[in-house]
Amino acid sequence: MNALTNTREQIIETAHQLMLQRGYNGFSYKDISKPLGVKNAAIHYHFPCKADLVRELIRENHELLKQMTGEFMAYGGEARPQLEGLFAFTVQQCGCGRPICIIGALAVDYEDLPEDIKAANEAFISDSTSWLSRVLELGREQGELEFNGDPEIKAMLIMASIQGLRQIARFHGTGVFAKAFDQIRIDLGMNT
Amino acid sequence: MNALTNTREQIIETAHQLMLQRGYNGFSYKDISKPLGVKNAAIHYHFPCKADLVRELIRENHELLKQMTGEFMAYGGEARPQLEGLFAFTVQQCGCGRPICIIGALAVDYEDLPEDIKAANEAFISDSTSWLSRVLELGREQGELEFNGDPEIKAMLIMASIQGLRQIARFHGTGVFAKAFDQIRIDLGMNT
DNA sequence: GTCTATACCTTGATAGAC
DNA sequence: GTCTATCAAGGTATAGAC
Repeated sequence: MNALTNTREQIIETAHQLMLQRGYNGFSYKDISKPLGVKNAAIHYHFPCKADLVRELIRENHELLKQMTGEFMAYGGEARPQLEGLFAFTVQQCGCGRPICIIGALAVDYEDLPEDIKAANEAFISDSTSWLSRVLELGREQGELEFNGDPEIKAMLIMASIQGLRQIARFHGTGVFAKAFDQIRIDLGMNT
Repeated sequence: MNALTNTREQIIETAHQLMLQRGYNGFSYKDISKPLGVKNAAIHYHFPCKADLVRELIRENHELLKQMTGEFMAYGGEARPQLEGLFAFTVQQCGCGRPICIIGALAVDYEDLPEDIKAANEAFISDSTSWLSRVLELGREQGELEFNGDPEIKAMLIMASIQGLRQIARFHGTGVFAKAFDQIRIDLGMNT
């Protein structure tokens, strides 16, 4: 990795952070360039317009998800460690300056988004829900988890609750995570 | 209600709509004044700065909640109709141009908010969660609902999931509500 | 209470030198 | 690849006439 690619990486990293802290409309090119010690125009060289930059963020976020969920087999096909991984991931993200999730961030700025970014986020939601759905289904089959209803819907509901939790945590503190995750464990019969 | 108060009401109504569609940073005074057929300065007369306006929105939203939850006794102390009311309220809000809830909208713009607005939103979260907590607790006592764990935490989790759902609905359509609410009913043993 | 006019700032984006 | 310089557009907010 040479100096050139390094700047590009740094731009993405900084923008990612800003995006999950302030939303699409809440940060500017200056917010990125200043901490990096470069000028406005340098960002435009790498990403001509803001949508190009955000497109890249979603792609990176999606990669992170694939990488995370791809480790499924490493747990020997068990469902519970996968769920614990999701909980840990959430806390870790909030702890490293990414308080809200990208779905929530983009939902607020929905009307300003180009169509392809909407589509990319839609795919991100579908993929993460599908993954959790498979975990839930397998867990129920294997007797690790207990719940009624369609795994797909249950998965969406859990994903939605975690997304909402991250936003509530901003106002009520990150202490809500431990309590809420305990409740999810109870709801899924994981405390037995 | 004379013409003067009417303009003020209209400003609040329009801003409320815009706020729940585009977030704190996503709308301007011009977005409010144009559809109302007045000028920029007219808004500033009623609300000197943007924070004053948003303060009023939260107050109004909070009133709406109190009014809604205050009808508890009208249902004869039954829990299930209260929950159905919450579901119906969510769908109704999304149907009348308020896709995201105010908690989610403000969570994204958190860093731009004055302290008193943060506090007001915090109180709004607490009040709505407390109300749902009482409904859940009573419902369990009366045998209407079935769930394990602390009603307060369970309430927060349900509130979080509805908040997240409204954001997911923006990308995946409002069809998610019916499915998700059915799942909540299943989780609470309301389908028996 | 609403208007016109305007001050002042930040934004995303571009052109051209180095 | 990064810089300086600059742009047009749009933002919040204020002053003063009506």
